[in-house]
Amino acid sequence: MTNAVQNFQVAVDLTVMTLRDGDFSILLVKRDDEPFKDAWALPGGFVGIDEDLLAAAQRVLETEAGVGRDHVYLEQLRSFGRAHRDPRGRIISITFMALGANLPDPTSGDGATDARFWKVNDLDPAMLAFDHAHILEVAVERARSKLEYTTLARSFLPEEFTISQLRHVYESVWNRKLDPGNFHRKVTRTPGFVQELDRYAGATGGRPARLFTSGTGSTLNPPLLRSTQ
Amino acid sequence: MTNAVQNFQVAVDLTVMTLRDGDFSILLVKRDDEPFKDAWALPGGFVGIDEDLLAAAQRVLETEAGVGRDHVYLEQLRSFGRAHRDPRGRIISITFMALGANLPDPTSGDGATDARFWKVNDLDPAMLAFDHAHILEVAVERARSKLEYTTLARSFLPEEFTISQLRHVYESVWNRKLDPGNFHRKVTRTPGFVQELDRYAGATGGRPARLFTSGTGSTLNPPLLRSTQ
DNA sequence: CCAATAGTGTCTATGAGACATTATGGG
DNA sequence: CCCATAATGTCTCATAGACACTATTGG
Repeated sequence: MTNAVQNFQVAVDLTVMTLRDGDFSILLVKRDDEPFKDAWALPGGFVGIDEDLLAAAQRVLETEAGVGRDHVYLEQLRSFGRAHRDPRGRIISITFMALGANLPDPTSGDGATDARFWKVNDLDPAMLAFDHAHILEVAVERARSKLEYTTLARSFLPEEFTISQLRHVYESVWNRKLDPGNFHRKVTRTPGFVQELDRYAGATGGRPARLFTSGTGSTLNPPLLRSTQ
Repeated sequence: MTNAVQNFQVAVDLTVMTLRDGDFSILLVKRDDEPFKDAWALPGGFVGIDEDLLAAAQRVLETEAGVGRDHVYLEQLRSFGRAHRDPRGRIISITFMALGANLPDPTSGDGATDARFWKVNDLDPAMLAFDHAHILEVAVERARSKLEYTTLARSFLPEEFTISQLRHVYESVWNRKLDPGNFHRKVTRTPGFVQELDRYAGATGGRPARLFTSGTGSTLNPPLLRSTQ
């Protein structure tokens, strides 16, 4: 293979995930240019020639998604680079997963007439531009998997939260119900997951729930598995 | 961000892993050009403008590593794209992990005077060019982690193997000893992992070991965890 | 009081790990 | 016979899950 200039373009595409009204949701922007005009797409943008990949992802997060980089978890996924995935030319997409608590619908930024969160369960893959349905599938599976082995679920919640809220994160992302009692014991006894506070959440029609904050650990040992059923 | 031509170059870099003399090893090639002349690097090459990323990885696997694509597991890892990771210009590295059984030392291919497998435990990260030490670290952790939740360990072995050989894969990659009896029971009772044959391996100074072949499953349920100790 | 949610206790089944025991080959 | 390795058995402990029970608020 030659070392000649290849004229690749490099883009970052983001799967920005949050819980909206308690439902696992992802941010999509409506394209107002060809190709795929009026289809929905992941927010993305081209990488500057002197810009680190992570910096490009953070920039897109702020400008396209209207999300500040604080309190948002950002992690690189795979790259997608089929030769003809984009009719405009050879564009490599480096994808990232962003997770945040209660992210707002962005005020429609540049390059998109509309932008809003979609519930993952309501999404029709056919409405997505390019190979973004495939990217979305990879991202959702990564998120679901990481809840098993890491403390990542906390990224979906504010600084202080109740065990019920944490359980709702798992239930929404995994799309299954969990036993409240067993979940409470599991979470509070896994070292480094959550840290007990001396405050309580406002009443919700039952016994007030104690507030917790993040523990210091980043991995769950032992893990909290989906599949054991 | 502008849509102008960016003059990125896109490369694939491979972490080719195998067991050599029973030790977890990785293929490195000695560079005979600047930059990093005479340093060791991951085998890699530039992606053709009309070439899929996976096809580029397979091509590098054959030409640089001398490994046919049959019976080699190939999976994409992350991309590495710090702005100044390569002094020659803006080069994005899309990395892949390749696993195979008893891979041979390649006859030194194009662009490298020397190429050989190094035992992972013997490697000094400082001897690696570019950010390849970082890539290696990510790849090794991915391999170690995937042994926990998938049947990937079989990729390190030939078509037919004994349970002891499979255990040696885990012991080498994880760099720890496992109890032979417990491992045997765990592996043979996990559905889809291995399939019993009616043949036996040659004598090794003890009771002959039954031969097994791959089962049909790709994930381990329940997993075989490192950390439980 | 009841309803609702938070949190704990109890029982069972399962699996990991330590370790003993049996099986089967070669000096 | 002894030794080495293969394969199975046994025991203990930890955990998941089902489910009952207690705790604490509001109506």
